[in-house]
Amino acid sequence: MPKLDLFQFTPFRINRLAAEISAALSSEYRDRYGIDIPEWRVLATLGFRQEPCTAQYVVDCTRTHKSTISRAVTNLLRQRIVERVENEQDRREFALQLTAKGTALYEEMIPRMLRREQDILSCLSARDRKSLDAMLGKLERSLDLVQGKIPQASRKAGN
Amino acid sequence: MPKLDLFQFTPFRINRLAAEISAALSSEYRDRYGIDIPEWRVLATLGFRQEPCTAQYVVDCTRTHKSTISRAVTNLLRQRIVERVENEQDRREFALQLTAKGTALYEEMIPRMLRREQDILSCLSARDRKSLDAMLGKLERSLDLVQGKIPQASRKAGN
DNA sequence: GTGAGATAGTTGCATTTGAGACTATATCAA
DNA sequence: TTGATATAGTCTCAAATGCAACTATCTCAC
Repeated sequence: MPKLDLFQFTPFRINRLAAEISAALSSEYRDRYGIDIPEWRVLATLGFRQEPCTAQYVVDCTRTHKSTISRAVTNLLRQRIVERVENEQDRREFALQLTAKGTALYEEMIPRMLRREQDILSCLSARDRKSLDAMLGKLERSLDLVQGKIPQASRKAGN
Repeated sequence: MPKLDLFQFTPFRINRLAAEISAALSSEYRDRYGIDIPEWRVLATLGFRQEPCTAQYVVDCTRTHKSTISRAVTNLLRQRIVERVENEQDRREFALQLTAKGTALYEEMIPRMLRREQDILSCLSARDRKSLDAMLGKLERSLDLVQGKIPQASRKAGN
């Protein structure tokens, strides 16, 4: 009889690990800043990419459902963390960018988030990290999760 | 100004990867067998561990919330995939095990699931897989996700 | 024994989420 | 132009989920 040990089943292990890491990280932005996961993803996308970009671009980058991103953007607008301007060339879309408040929040959060990442990875040697990075890269490419697939939203949204 | 590239941020990468793998796998059991993720976890736990065990044991193994497991068990009972008997020694708990139907389902599903896993890992060499396995193991131990923490439910539930 | 605290499992409630319909706009071909 | 199709973003609805309260039972100290 064929058997499957969940503890050795890679999909399960990765899922469980992801959930645990998520929980460890989200306490940082949820408790301290009142930001939830979708909001954090929007913030991180806009903050990294200094140019304005569309909600659709965030959807493509983060692989998060568009209704989820839409709601996150609404919340961030209400909190004045993000602002948006209609694109004159294409009036279906809006160019999103961080406000001064949003930028300040981003700059305050990032070092904390990076520190948390380091805490989580602290059980791995430099060589291990390289190796993990390589494995993730291969899996991402194989599953079509690569950056190359992401449209250059800036060209449209930016000007 | 400190920046953080989501695409290089390990927690995000692992999360996105997990979501993608989950989606790829769940189509197998959801579309074909009408089983959802929590139900699959119960099924996999009971099928692997041939002895009866408690819902709490499944909770510990899978790190899934007990209300989620409770509902999954209810569904599996209704579908006659799982059966349970009250433990005479401790009448708070029930010993869960697969029915004949459940065992047949398990045996049909497992090879498919293993094949899916192999498909996903097919982008990795044997050496890569060992390496990935080692990385996951280190992270799991570091985050206290290790099997060692799982109680031997069989002693109580089994007899 | 008795009472305090722990544990297994269920359930109600509020939140989150994804699917998909919907509006408005853009593109492109005839 | 016009009509067909595609896309950005919002909204409604239903399903999934976690939390916390609850019941029933067990354990253990006194």
